[in-house]
Amino acid sequence: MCKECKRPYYITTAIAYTSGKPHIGNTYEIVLADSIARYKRAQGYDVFFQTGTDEHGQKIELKAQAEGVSPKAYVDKVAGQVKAVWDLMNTSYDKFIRTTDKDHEAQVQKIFKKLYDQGDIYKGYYEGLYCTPCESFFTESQLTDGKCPDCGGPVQPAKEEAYFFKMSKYADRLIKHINEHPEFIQPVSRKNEMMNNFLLPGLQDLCVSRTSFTWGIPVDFDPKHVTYVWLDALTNYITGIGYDCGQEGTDQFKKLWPADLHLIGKDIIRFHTIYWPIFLMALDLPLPKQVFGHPWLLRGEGKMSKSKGNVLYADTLVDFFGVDAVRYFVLHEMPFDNDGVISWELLVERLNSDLANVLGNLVNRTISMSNKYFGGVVSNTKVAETVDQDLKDTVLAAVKKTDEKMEQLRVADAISEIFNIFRRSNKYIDETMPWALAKDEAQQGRLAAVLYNLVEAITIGASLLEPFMPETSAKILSQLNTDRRGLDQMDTFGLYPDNKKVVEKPEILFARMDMKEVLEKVEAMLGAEEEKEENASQPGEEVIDIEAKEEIAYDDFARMQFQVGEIIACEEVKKSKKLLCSQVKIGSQVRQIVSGIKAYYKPEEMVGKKVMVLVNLAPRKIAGVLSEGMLLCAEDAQGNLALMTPEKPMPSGAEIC
RNA sequence: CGCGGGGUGGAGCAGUCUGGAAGCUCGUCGGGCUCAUAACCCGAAGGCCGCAGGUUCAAAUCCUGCCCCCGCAACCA
Repeated sequence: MCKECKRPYYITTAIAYTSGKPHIGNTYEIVLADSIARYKRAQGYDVFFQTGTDEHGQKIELKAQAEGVSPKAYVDKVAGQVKAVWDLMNTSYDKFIRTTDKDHEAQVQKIFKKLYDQGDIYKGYYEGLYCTPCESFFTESQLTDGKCPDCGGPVQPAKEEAYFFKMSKYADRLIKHINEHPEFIQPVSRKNEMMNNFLLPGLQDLCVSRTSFTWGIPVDFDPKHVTYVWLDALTNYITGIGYDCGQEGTDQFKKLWPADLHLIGKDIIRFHTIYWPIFLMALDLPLPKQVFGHPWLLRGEGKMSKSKGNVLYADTLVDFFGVDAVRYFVLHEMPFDNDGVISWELLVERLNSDLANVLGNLVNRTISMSNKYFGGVVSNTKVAETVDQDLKDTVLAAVKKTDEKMEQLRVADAISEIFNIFRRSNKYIDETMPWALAKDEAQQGRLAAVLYNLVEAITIGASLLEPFMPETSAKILSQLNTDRRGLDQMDTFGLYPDNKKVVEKPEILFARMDMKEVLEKVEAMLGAEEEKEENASQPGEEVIDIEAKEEIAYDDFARMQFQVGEIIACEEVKKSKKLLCSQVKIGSQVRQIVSGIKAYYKPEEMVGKKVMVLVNLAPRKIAGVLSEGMLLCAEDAQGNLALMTPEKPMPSGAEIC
């Protein structure tokens, strides 16, 4: 094991986008990274663990605007929230980088300049055929019959100034690298996806600047452009450890780069296994050794709240279950390459069965017996019986298997291996029946040995558990009055010191929870939140202010033709979540109109309604269905819609003016 | 035909790459034990491994077609 001692190990998470408070899914990633970092430290690596926040972009500019604060003030707030959650989860990161850090910004500008100077970035035009209604650019090849592939309408050539990175230049080198390093992309199934979908068909040049917003790192030699997200965000992995573009960089950088592991969500694998390596090649830096795209933690079928989206936040869960239980849950429930499920029910189940029953109760009964039979003194009398061997074998095998699983980054499986120690120990108690031994004077030596074996097994198990549940590990070890066992001493069973005294009164590690009570509390909590939101948004008579549009002339208004229409038939648009397709009688003609109101009106209740229709709007295909007009609705702050109908009965076709 | 993921006993999952007696945790039922947090241990019931074809001596696993669920995107004129 010590061949690799003191070797550096640099691990990163993706930096969290500061558009809002991170939910439990985002939190999973940092906990996963933390468990790996802690395990590597236990193995003797000199670990550097970096995380942080990605703080630029149009979305943030808009969010800040909506809250009436500056982008900087906005990201300061959210970055604080992110950090607070990471700290709450007891994660042992060494560096928290923010893309608004001055030195990061300076480096990004230098990198941009260097790549530009050496010809990898060039100024061009985002050129293409522009479809005005769809607000999108298309290339020749994307068009269908020379028309917009989305709406089938005409497109015009248009251009917008932008900087591009020449991806294709490095593609062959990257393909070679990926083929020669099968461990580079994890899980392997992702490798083929990247190869077949992006690399082999040929890479498009990547647009790396924007002029449409300003909240970003300016391109210093052309300040109306800001650096677009990926060149800004991905480079955090090197700027955070002291990269200095054009220079040697700090000692820390020289020591840590290339990174050993980038831990990211499976949604951004493409950026980390294609664009990022190519940027690095362009900067003449070695590539990271491994990129692991972990799966997602999804909410189970949402039975807990009918009405609204039930996003779970780490701090809410911690309030209910405690930090280590939440860590245990997300780590355990997340398989290697499939998405995991999270729900209150599953959380309670895991807490009760694994943490309270198997682990907590084991520690509790072992310490109780030690006190009851020997005043807490644990002595190694070495009175062995054949049953002991299986316990020892299981424990030592678990140590090895845990190591193997961690080597493959199969954290959930590693935890299961550790829990096998605790399960086996419970069984051992039943096999040896200490309470029976206690009744026989002649068996005192044997009884002591049984308890010693238990304490030793728990010591190893608890030590092994530290990377995953640090607090619990420490609590158990302190109750056993011993230090954490080093990984390098786990090939031997029986190192717990002779005649040590365990704590007198065992502390309950995890209290069992009643499923019904928890669910009731959750209901109450959700109910309270909803009420709060309703109160906040509806103080008595609600009013809404919307952004003012520019003043128009009467002529502009007069160009629009509104009429009363009667809905004579209505059906859902297949393959669409939001659309209803109505046949609307306007005067003597019937028009087909598609509207995004499925969530608010059922097709059958639409029929017969007299509604306000904008009739001279150009027809357009929506979701493949032709729409010849627009039904007008009022919209409240929550996006609820209400159709406009005449206040007194009016005939179909009546003009609205 | 937008992209992606999935359908394995009541629940959550492994197994699928590299075919070879269907496994884990929880729940249920029965039994045991009493040191312990009504915990622990043993045993049992319960599955045409989404459907239909095909390849094979042999298919949850490979091939073809289909159905259903979920996430993202799109669409809310």
